[in-house]
Amino acid sequence: MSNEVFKALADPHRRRILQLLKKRSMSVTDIQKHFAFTGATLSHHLDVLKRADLVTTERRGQFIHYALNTSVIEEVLSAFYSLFSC
Amino acid sequence: MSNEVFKALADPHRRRILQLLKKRSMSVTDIQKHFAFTGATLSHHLDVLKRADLVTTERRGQFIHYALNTSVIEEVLSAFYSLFSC
DNA sequence: CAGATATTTAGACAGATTTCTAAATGCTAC
DNA sequence: GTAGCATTTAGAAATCTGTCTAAATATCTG
Repeated sequence: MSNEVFKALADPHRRRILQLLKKRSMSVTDIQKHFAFTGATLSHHLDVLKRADLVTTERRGQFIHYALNTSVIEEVLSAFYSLFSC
Repeated sequence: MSNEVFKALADPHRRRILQLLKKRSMSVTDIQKHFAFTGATLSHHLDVLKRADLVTTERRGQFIHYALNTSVIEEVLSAFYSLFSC
């Protein structure tokens, strides 16, 4: 697992975004409703998550939907587990 | 689990330190042998891990031994797991 | 096409992080 | 107590990060 994943998880706003996406995939506008910062800032956080391969995107007309990249999550969990397990 | 834990894990050198401590507790001098940076820098990284409660310390004479805080590791793993599990 | 909404990009700034050197502190042993 | 090794603290420099405003790009609708 890349360093990008750990860096992406280091910010509480980004972890909150992941938790929101755990329930269902959401458009940027939907995600935005849960935060006080600007759209530009949200876009930056989403970019960090995307580069870490933690989320995927899909355009649906005007909207872009973000979703957890479930195929990577398994990998992330086992890497995290092996970091600690003795 | 606090934000401090995630921030502590965001640095590759600190993750490497944790992996070393997974095998056995070590003095600062022993840990130092695995890294190119200065003792002051190592001391800083150890401080971050300590504040995140990921490691414990014990003085043995001249040396200070660092060890994984195993009681916290369980907590960290389950928090991490719940961040992703659907 | 023109206007409205959705999202990203560019550029700037403040604060945090990593690293260093130099100095301080703590312990051991002569 | 002085010398030496182990570790931390202080302070500074360089880089990185989170945030903003303003502008650009993309899509939809009339």
